[in-house]
Amino acid sequence: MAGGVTTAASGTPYRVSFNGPLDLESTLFSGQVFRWRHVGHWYQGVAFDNVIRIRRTGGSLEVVGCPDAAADLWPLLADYLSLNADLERIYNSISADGRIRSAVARYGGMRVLRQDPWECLISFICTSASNIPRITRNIESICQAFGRPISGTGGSMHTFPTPEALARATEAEVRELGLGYRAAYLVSSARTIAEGAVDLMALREAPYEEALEVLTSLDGVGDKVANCILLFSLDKPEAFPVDTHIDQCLREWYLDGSKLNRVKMRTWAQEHFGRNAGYANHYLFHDRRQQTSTRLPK
DNA sequence: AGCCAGGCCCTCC
DNA sequence: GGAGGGCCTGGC
Repeated sequence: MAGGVTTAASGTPYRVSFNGPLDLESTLFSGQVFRWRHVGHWYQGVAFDNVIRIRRTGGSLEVVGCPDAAADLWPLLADYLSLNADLERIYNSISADGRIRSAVARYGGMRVLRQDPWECLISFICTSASNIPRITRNIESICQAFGRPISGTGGSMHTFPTPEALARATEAEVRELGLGYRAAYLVSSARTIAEGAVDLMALREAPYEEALEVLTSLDGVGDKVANCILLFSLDKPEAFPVDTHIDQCLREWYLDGSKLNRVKMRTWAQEHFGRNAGYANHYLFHDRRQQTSTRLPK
């Protein structure tokens, strides 16, 4: 379990000066990634085959890695966190919309991550008709079963599995982890990637429409999941995933209750919000979820 | 107890 | 071509 590891990532922190807008809490806990936890005063996650801890102190970020040196991990992490994205410019491009302006005011500094597309693909196949606690459990189970133990963690933490490792799994094995009907999709898509029939990294250079078409050819990947992968890992800021929350937002606030199907809602929103529609989407999504979870406490 | 959740896929209109 | 039901599982 994430919280029990005291030996991992506990060396001297690497400190780097950073004064830009960055809300780690919203960024790491807004449903775009599922492997980060609160551990003491740190955020701890698994990325780049390492356990990583990060926190903000004054005008700097502190990073600890395990097993690799934080100084070596830092460039990867800065890229992952999209620290070079110009948030002010992005906000300007979507803030003609009042709903977006108020969400940006609440969660300024929340960034859309630039994740590994393979991990993103598998993670979002898991999200279908599920919920965050279950998704988080499912992904940890997959890592434990098919990933590699990370040295220095006493075997408690595991890397995200490679495409080859997951391609070797059977549907039954994945089902036993509690993935339900998603198991077949996971194995099938892993095999497609492991065979090299689809090159996910290459989709970073491809136009949005083309990348969308390739992704939706994978088992278990429809328009919504594909748009998540495009937004969170493939450099497509115009991607706009329409899930039930966004569906409700749009109908309630923008479409006056009229019912379009989800793909039509997406294209409408991409037109409405423009080239950074994905950022608008993520702020709407996070705002909506925060509102409903605080209004209906468990 | 039954419905629905951060959907996808297939069938039938 | 589009709406509707089925699918694993868990939580309320």
